[in-house]
Amino acid sequence: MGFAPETKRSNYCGEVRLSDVGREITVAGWVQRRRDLGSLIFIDLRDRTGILQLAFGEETDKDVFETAFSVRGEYVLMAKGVVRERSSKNPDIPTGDVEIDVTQLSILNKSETTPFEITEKCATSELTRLKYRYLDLRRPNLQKNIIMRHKICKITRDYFDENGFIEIETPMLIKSTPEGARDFLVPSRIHSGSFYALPQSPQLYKQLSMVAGFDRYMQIARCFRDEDLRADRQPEFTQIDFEMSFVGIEDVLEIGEGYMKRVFKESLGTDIKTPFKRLTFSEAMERYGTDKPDTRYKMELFDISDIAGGCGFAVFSGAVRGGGSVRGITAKNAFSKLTRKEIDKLTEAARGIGAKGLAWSRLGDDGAVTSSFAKFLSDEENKAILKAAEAEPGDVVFIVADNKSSTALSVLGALRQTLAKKLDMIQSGTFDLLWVTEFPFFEFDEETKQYVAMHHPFTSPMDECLDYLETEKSKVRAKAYDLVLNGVELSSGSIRITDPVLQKRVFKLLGLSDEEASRKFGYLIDAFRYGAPPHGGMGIGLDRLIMQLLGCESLRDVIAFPKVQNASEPMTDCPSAVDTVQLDELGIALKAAAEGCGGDMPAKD
RNA sequence: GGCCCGGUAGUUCAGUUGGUUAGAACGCUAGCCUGUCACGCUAGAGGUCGACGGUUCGAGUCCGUUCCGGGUCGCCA
Repeated sequence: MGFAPETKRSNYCGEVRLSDVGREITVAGWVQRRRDLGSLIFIDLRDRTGILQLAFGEETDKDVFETAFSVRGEYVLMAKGVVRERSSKNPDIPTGDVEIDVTQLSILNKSETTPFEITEKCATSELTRLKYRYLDLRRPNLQKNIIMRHKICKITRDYFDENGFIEIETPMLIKSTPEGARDFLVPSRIHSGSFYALPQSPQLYKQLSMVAGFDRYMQIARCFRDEDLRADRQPEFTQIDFEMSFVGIEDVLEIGEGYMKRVFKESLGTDIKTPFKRLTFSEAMERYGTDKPDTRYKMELFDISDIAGGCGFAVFSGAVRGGGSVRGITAKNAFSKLTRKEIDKLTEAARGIGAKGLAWSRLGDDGAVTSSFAKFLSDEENKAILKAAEAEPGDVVFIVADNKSSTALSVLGALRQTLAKKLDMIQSGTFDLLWVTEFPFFEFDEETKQYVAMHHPFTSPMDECLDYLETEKSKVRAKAYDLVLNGVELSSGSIRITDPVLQKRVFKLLGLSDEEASRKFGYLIDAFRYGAPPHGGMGIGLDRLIMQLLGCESLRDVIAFPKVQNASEPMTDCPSAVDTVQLDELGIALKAAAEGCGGDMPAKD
């Protein structure tokens, strides 16, 4: 009754159709469900393509029937039989017209009862699912996501190949250069006391590939950053990384747009319009309060500094006098949804991200105004503010004043997103792509009171800014651009510096001494001395792209084996302590050893 | 490191003002059932209420500490 070991599967479960009726087929898969009706048994057999019903009845061989009787959920089966049309069909599944009348059945492996049911909608906590990720991945929706990921990688390679790009693998073990994000370090045994780092991006290697003359490089590159996680941030992630020689910004954006167009078309069948919208960084900040605005909905910020500057309300006028500004946002038709209690919550949230407060005005449908600030202002001033806010009955207006315009803007930017969600303003299933350009070159770091590179130190300043690199740092803009999709930063890129003199000058401005610069990046400056072609490129976050394409809430849904928020992996329980033998070999001694304190370590888990 | 939310059968959850033996659904086990497809019916098993400490005659419930998970701010050149 069992199958000979060399028996081959003839069909995937999910692909059997009415046209196969009468054929003898062999399928293999997992038991989704067994329905025992006494002298009739049905088994739903699942593989990655779908589900096929196996039928067992009175005419079935007695041993086969008994095997079917003993089968349980998630058993691994191989079944052979003749495809027949069902007497009662199931319109809900693609194979619902057919079933196989099983003549041969093998239990290839048994399964214990799984910790959760393997079903499309799964309400089980993510921790449990991740602990048994191999079971979680059996669920059709995760299978779909991972298969989509595969398809997008295929589309990516096809697109870049057709456009003359060459895929080059850059090293995983590289020199640590801890500007920016923290590196994951890898100790070297051969060079005891020395460390490699895992790449945060293939940045310098791809630039060196340009110097090497490859002209167009691409890589689906794994990157690592030892920073705290978010729903859209994992410590290891994948970038579609590319770089081109003899190009300017427009050329890079064109390739990027072509790529996005292709991906949307081939993965979802969606046509997206090119060229994409563009905003400069400062426009984006002024109008949306963020450098990655979600432009699927309007609700732009407004500026009432001119009205508020001279008013009698010290909170407003003080902010303007202090060099900042007074900005606002209007939530249309939000009167009934934004109660005082809701507004208090929003105020708390605004304080949490740096606002000193949140001023508001609620306009009732009858035009009656309740406001947290109106009493401090003259009628004219109040009217002027509502006019600037374009507020009408039923709206709610929010205002933030701060000595720093950037704070007022970013608080309102965050509020804008919160309001859009709360007021259900975002149309799902739409894709809004936009370039944000002309990023500032420098960013002032409040902690160290120093200017640091906003993008990275290899980004070229805009040509017209070269004259005041040293003198007016806050005004220097970079040849840097981001691609934003529905309010998510999808990718980031720039035209690079290729002049060794300018590169040294920039290092100096960023506080790197010549000696330091040459110790860390000497090989790059050296390379530039031997004929570096002008070049630029970008890196597109593959995980985030897939997440957006599939409408997933978390990156974990598009990564086969992701990490949880504390950067560990529940299934393998890594990271974990290692043997002292291993440490000795690496010449590493642990500080304040938890080991050796007498075997009363709390059991993990 | 800060803030917010959560932790009760295998799973998802309910559990009133602190009060007798902690419930439901699904899953699981067994039996019955000839067309099911979330099969149906009957019966059954299954709990360190995250952990520790405190208040109390009495704690799943109140308090403190802590662990774990999620989100977020800082951080992410």
